[in-house]
Amino acid sequence: MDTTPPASTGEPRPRDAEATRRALLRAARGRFTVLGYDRTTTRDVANDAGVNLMLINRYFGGKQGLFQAVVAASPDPLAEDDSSPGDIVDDFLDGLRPDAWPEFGSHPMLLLLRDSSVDKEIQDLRALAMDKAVARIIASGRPEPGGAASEPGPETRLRAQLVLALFSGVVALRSMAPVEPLASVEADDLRSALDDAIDALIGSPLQSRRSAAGKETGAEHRRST
Amino acid sequence: MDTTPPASTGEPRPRDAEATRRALLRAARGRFTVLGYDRTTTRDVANDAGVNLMLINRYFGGKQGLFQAVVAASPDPLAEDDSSPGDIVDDFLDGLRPDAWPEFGSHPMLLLLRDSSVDKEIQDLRALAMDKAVARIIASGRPEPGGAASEPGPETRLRAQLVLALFSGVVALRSMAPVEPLASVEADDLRSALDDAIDALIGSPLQSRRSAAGKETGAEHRRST
Amino acid sequence: MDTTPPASTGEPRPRDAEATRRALLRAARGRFTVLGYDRTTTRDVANDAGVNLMLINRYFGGKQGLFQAVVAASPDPLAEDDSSPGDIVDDFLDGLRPDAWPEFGSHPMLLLLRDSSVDKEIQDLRALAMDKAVARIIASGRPEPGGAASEPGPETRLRAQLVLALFSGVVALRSMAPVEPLASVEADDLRSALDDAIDALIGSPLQSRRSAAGKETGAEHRRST
Amino acid sequence: MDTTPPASTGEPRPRDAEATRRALLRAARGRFTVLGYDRTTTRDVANDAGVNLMLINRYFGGKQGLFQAVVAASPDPLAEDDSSPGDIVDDFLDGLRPDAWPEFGSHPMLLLLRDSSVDKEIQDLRALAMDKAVARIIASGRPEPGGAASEPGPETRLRAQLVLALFSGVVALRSMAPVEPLASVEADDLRSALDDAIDALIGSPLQSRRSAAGKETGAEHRRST
DNA sequence: AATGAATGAGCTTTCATTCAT
DNA sequence: GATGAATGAAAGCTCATTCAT
Repeated sequence: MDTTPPASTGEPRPRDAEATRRALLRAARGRFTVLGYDRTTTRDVANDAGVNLMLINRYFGGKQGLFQAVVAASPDPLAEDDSSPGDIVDDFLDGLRPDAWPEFGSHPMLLLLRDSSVDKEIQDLRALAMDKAVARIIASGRPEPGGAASEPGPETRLRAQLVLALFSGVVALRSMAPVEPLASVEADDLRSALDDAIDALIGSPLQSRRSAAGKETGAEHRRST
Repeated sequence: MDTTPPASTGEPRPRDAEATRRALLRAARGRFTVLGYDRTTTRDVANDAGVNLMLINRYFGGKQGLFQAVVAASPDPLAEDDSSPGDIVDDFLDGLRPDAWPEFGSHPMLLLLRDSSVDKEIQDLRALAMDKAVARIIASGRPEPGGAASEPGPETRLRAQLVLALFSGVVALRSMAPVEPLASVEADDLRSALDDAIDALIGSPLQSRRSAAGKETGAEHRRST
Repeated sequence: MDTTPPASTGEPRPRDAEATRRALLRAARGRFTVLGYDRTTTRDVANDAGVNLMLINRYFGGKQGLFQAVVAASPDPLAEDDSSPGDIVDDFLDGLRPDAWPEFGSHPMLLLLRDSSVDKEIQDLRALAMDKAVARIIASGRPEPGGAASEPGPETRLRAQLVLALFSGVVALRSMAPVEPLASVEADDLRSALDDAIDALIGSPLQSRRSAAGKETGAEHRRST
Repeated sequence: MDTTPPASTGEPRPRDAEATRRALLRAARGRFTVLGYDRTTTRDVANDAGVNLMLINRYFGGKQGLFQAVVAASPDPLAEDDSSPGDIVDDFLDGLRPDAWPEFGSHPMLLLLRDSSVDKEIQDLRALAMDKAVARIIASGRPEPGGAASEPGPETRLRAQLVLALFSGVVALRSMAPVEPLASVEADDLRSALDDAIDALIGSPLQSRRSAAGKETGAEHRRST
């Protein structure tokens, strides 16, 4: 299920099976993320990709295999951005921008939320991706009060999962079940509120987060301390 | 396309049409919330309800009508509990307990999150229910700094929707795409963290919320300011 | 899988599901016996029967179920004719005539020979029918030398199965893989030779068989006695 | 539509085309005889042979051509054994042994019985092979009463075909539609009964056959004359 | 009013085959 | 000559729905 192309060698590949594979994956991503598994038909995917229907079977073994490949190839929903290392909210907001996920077309979290029951292997992939995101959240948060960053306690883990829940909900309420104005506002407009919430849930590395720009706008909403 | 039943008029119903309707709705709720729209077959619903398949068409005009009726009949996901009026977290947690929604079988938010694109009318119903939940959240929060509770500002509305996003995410990550341990913990174990987050997002009515029991356990996680 | 109609009541049956069932079975028999399982398409069967394709699924659960039903409804290939009780050759030859199996359309042995590997249940049905035919052959033969007709010895059983093999071969070489002139001769023209062979294999009840008409024509072919 | 290979000409074959051809034929034989024409897929044959799928088209013009080649290359089902010349039962029984047809893998009669309707050319090939077998049977039998061995009379031909029918039936009931114990007994255990039947059908060359070993065991089953 | 027979559309998958490299 | 990509046709099956009784 490796979807990495063999690097763009200058040769014009035999009849470009790899390009076909990519086209299918790309088309499938769009359909699966927007319509979900059931409403996505292999015919439509093949049409979108401009290739023959049969090649889905040839390359992915069928609809399920195609879905698995899409899930497996989905990027980390909380991909760390090099420009703002460490800040989880920044990275999440980056993923919310219209030009995010240029290769993927749609927020990868949608794939993880929807159609989780298609397949056992899909469930495992989803669980893996979720755990990875949770780990990322924990790593970005304030270190445990005790100090040692070794193993996060259960409460920390739970709170990190609540952060993931919040992020998931935002994605869901912006894409799957749009709620206005949440669905239409700029990503940056969510920063202060999200910062408040995440701070409240898992705290923040005292310097790195607070030093980021423009987070005080929502301060007056926070409870008086 | 009007699928509204004759309602409980005083007329002497033919056989027990209302009971049949209810049985169908009940069966459909279970299937729709757990399996989603597409994986739910009318035959299974009819079988579960123990009635003839045709009655779905008769009473609801078809599968879509049945789904609409289920959505329309779904209770408010943030139904206000009389015992703890005003506290939104309490009400949300109540809805998370296994014995909640005895008449509905599953958390009504699932219906709103899933299959939102089935139908235009469904989208409207969903938007309505969502707005209602948001209003409930706003009402439960701290009054606007300015004072007058009249119309909430856009920022307030957005923050309330983030609270809804958090709630939605929790429901999703507990049911649709289970993430452990979040999916399995008792509802009460989420209280302190949720309290922190909601406080951070929309503040809290200073008295009513803080006076509720057992919210200090997670305090050490909050950022020391 | 009971295929017996509820007797031809005078009522014009609701929309005649039974007639549809029969039409499907009839059409399927023809296709299955002539073309075999694989070359028979459900579409063709439905067309032949003049009914909708779906009803195959409705009534028989699918192609395999239809095939099973056909096999289950196939008459005994060595059905005992009342007019000539006891004589196995007569009954076999009767089954070879063009007007035989009016309800079935084709020799039922074809169904047992072909496509025996479709299904475990099919195999069982075939084995059952075969055993029945063998028992019929044994019963028609000369009693065991020892006298008691109780249980046939293994050698007797084997020889009876060779008789069945001969019959099967005749049917096969007349229908499945026609060999001329065997495929085209009248059934009666096979009598003397078959009589000789069956006599040689399992003997004959001395009176009943020899007293049948016209069996001496082939005598000069038999080994000098 | 000529599928005949370049045959073993003295030319220096390109790679080892002939070996590839043989490998394909070998693989196809196994599949066709066991599974029949329809259940045999070209892909499986190519895989079994370890060659590229396209070569089936190249060398045989397609699936049908491959099947034709297999039928054309199938050995005589009643191949004469040098050690026991003349005795047809011996030769038939030899063909029933597990180690028979080492090059072919399965009894060639199966190919002639099954899938007879695939193709007109197949039918011709089959008819040819059948006629050859019948001629072999006639030749092995007792000479015509009249004396001159020139042309067999129609009755003789018919009886020889019944012998072929018996043989075919035995093969069928041992392989295609197994009937126990016939399917499992040793070939030699069928000798006496088959001898009796063949004798009764076409007589026996008075010396050659009766002098063969162990044929009296089943004599008591024959009718006392 | 209610039952069940009948229907058409659509989906996934399989297969043999042809087309380029 | 040989490889693998690509293709079109067709099959079985499921589903929601409509039609009669």
